[in-house]
Amino acid sequence: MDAQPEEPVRRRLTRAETKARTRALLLDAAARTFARKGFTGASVEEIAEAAGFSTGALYSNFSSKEALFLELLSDRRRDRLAAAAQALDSHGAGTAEAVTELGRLLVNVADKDIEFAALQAEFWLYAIRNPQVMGALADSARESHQALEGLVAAAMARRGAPERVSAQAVATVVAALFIGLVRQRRVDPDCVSEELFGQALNWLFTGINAEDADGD
Amino acid sequence: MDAQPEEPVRRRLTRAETKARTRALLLDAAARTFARKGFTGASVEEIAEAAGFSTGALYSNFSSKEALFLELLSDRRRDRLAAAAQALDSHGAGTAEAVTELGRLLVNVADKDIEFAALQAEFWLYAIRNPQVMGALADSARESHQALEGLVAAAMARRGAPERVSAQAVATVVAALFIGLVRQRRVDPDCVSEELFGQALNWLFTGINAEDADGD
DNA sequence: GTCTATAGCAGGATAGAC
DNA sequence: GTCTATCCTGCTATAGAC
Repeated sequence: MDAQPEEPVRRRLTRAETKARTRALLLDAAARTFARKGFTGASVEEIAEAAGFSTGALYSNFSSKEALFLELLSDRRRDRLAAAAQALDSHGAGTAEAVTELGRLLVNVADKDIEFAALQAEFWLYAIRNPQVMGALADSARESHQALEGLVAAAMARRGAPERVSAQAVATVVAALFIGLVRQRRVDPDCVSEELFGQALNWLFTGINAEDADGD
Repeated sequence: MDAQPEEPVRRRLTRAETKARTRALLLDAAARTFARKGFTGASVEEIAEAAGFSTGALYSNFSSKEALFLELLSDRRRDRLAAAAQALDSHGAGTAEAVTELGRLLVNVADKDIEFAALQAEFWLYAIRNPQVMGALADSARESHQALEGLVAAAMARRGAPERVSAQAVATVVAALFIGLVRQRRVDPDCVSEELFGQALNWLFTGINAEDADGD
């Protein structure tokens, strides 16, 4: 017989799919927990419980707490900035006022994922303390950076920025602004209004355009 | 007799001074250790040993690990940025090319104190996870911010920036740039050249000056 | 005021049942 | 593949000697 009553053919989840789902749930819970308690402060039991499993199940899916953390770091789905940027990019970034749009996009990212900044800070601290994983962080950063660079290049083109100014350098500056303003906004929201980021971007891009006249 | 051989009057350190010195040594060791291992990852024994004392001595000077950490946060001597800014400020910031000077100053701070960024990140993470200490972090940030604002105002005046642009807002943007670039430089030094900070500041201040023509 | 010793507890990781 | 129970280590904080 082809069809066995004991094992229905239309079963939705294979064993592998169940395991994959467990892994995904554990990764989600880990992201939340690491963001809230930090790598050292978060316990594996806490993470497992947040996902609805036991520590045994966690260790059956990840070899150690560190392995779980590093998988999060390499997991590109975590990077909302890159995802949002790509979405906006393929959506036609140059149609609206590009710089304003870029500012809005990044503010949205900051507001939507309240744990994003904390988790990034954890990754950064972990990487500077464990040089062997710095490469992984650099790879992850490069992904976001390239997505951002696309947006920046579009904004520069629309504004008619001088060609010799590298979009790569400007993207780095924009990323720095983003990181720094998000961080300060958490400490003192009054100092960092919602519009400040867009305003800073406008100053920046205006200054870049004025490079034409400058010597070097 | 005035002078007692058993207890020389020209003794350098009183008991209070000895204790103050112990406290200072413990605070220094704590700053290094927290920067290298994080608040949760650093053990009090580790800190005490780094200072050349025992855990008992540490607890005789600070009521808990957290109290030690918070004292570091409030300790204004820790803030090299504010100190350097004040030094430069009273030294005459407006004499040289102000923006370039500002860029050099901040790069120096980043290079001189390699642990500065890590410790600041620890403070930030601790504050967002323990709202009751966010006020202390905000106070500390305000100190640096005001020192920076003085420098920024001087640079703006020298460049003839429009009066209606607030030095406070610009100082926030400059601080964000600083934080963000220092952070990225640790991950990928090739992306963040030494000159990039100065260049970004030049773009920024040039763009601000062009505000005159702008609508809003 | 500092040291040694230790109480008391929590967390990472594992073993074996199911 | 997941759960329960547990080992072992390492940590914070304290007590008492000097």
